[in-house]
Amino acid sequence: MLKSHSCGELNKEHVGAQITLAGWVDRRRDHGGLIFIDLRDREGIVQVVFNPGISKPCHEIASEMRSEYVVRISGEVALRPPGTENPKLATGDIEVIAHNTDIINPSKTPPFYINEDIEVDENLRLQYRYLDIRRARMKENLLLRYRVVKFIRDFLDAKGFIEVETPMLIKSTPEGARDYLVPSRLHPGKFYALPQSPQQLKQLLMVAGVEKYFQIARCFRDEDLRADRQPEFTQLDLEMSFIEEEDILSLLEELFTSMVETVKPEMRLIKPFPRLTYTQTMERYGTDKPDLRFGLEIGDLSDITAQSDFSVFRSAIAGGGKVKGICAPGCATYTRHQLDELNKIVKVLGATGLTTIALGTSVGSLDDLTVEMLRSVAAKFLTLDQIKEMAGRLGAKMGDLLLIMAGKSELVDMALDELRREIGYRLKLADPKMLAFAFIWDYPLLEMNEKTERWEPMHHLFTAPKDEDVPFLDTAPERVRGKHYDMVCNGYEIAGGSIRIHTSHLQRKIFRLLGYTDEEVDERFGHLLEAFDYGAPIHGGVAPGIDRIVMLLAGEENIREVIAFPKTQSAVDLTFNAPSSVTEEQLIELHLRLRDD
RNA sequence: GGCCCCGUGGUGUAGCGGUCUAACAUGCCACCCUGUCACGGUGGAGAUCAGGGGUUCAAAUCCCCUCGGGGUCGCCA
Repeated sequence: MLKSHSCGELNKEHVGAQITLAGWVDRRRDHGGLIFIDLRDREGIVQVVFNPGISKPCHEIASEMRSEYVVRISGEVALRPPGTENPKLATGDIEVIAHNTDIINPSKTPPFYINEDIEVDENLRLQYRYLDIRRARMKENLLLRYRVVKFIRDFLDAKGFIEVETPMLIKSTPEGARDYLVPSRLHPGKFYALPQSPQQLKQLLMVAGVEKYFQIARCFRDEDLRADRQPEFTQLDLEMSFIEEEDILSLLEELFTSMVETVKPEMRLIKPFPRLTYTQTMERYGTDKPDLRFGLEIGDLSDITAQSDFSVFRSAIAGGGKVKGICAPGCATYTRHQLDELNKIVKVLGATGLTTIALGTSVGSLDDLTVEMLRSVAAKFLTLDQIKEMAGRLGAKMGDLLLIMAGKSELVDMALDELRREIGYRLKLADPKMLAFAFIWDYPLLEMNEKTERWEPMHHLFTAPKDEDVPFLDTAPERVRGKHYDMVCNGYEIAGGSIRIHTSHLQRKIFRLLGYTDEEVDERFGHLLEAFDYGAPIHGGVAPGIDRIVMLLAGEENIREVIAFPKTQSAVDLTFNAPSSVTEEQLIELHLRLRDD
């Protein structure tokens, strides 16, 4: 090693030691006589003193040093002179007196600050990601990510799981997300696909008798990007044999509880994790990934408003829709401008508008509410009793603001979910130190695709139906619930899993229900179905998204901040400028010709 | 594919029809400085205001298009 210690580890115990350090110049303070260098490596920062009275050559070299120069320094660890200690620095009691030094490599002036935590244009950060990762924020995020993955490996190892790698070059399956394709050189006109997840592979490992499998698995989906979605992302892929839903849920709860308590002890959890059925969460929050850090639950007002004189409400219900609302506590004083902002939020989602009812501006009992205290365009169409009943159902008090949506059920739910999160954010109800994990289960197995008028799996093709619902597969498929569960946290879907189908006849039955021909099934899933005929155990699993978990633990709002080399929203890697053109020779080898369009 | 937001010295921001020959902070360069730690002091260099077109007597500022970035709907079994 070219260094004997790391900068950050030095303390009073090292006083008197002769050491060698190597790292980057974080800052230089040149006093003409004395020069101070803050030397940085991965572990931290230490002050080095260049005193011409101790070494003239060292002092001359130090005067050439600039930010981000890579330097090596040999010298002695010394206590700082009394009064010059720096309590802001972990190594602030000591300093290194340089006896020998050399510049290993100079550096151009960096395009942005390495030593300051200020916002920098993300394009620049990504283009110079290797400099960005030198900065504290990315360094800490990557360290946290490593600790999370390390914790997972240790935890599952102790539980008897083994990690098995599965191929990255597999077979394209048109269902689900769009595949990333890899052309085959040896097989003209044929393609591999990168895995969307190792789903079928891990099921085959269960048939193979592995019993407890996991993998920190890279997954690829060629879909549009979001703050929480990258084209390649990392899942903890996990599968177990001879289990039921409860086994996975309790394993997840123990894993994530102990993980947070180990890697982020300052964050708070709700224990045990709440469990909501799909129906419950949709009714109460309008989404299957609710932020449970705060209440503001949705109330269904359809029965109250069905007979009202307000045509917006009446016609929505007559058209098969719903009238639902939430209460924004203390927001009765919202200005026209603030109400417009809320209106805009729902309009962007495609809703025609939002009905607001401000319940007075003073504190007091709802019983004292009078028509004069109301502020709402809908007030003249509604009776005072109707408004009181609505307010009561939404848990409103005087001084609150009712936000009411009318229309198609899905749109109403989506808009109220959005409004709920907006109000939660504005009123600072979402504690940033809280991780509100929860399980959502009892999902419908299937949903009807309105366009194609075909049943589609809500989760995926291999989810087992609840035993008691199996008879409905033939008579009322919409009533069949799947053995599927999601884990959510703070409004994000963190994991999805299920107990799988483990017999070929039930799996074939599902395929038929989804409209596949026998030929299609054999071509695409023959390998899996045949495997089921060789003694497949009851099995199931789950796949938590590592990027999202680390994002939440790090307090970040997008997963690019916890990925070393992420892609932009247009799926471009700015560090390498990928994707890029390839040579004609490469195309010829792959039997490809580019289309003009 | 739709909608919304952003683009000003290296970096971060201000300026939002004329006083902009573009301001401030920091960084950079030079000189001074032996106890600083976001060192300090003096001086200096550094910007086709993303690109193109238009409106106007006059555009960083208003309008249109393009490019790039971000957020989101659709999409993501």
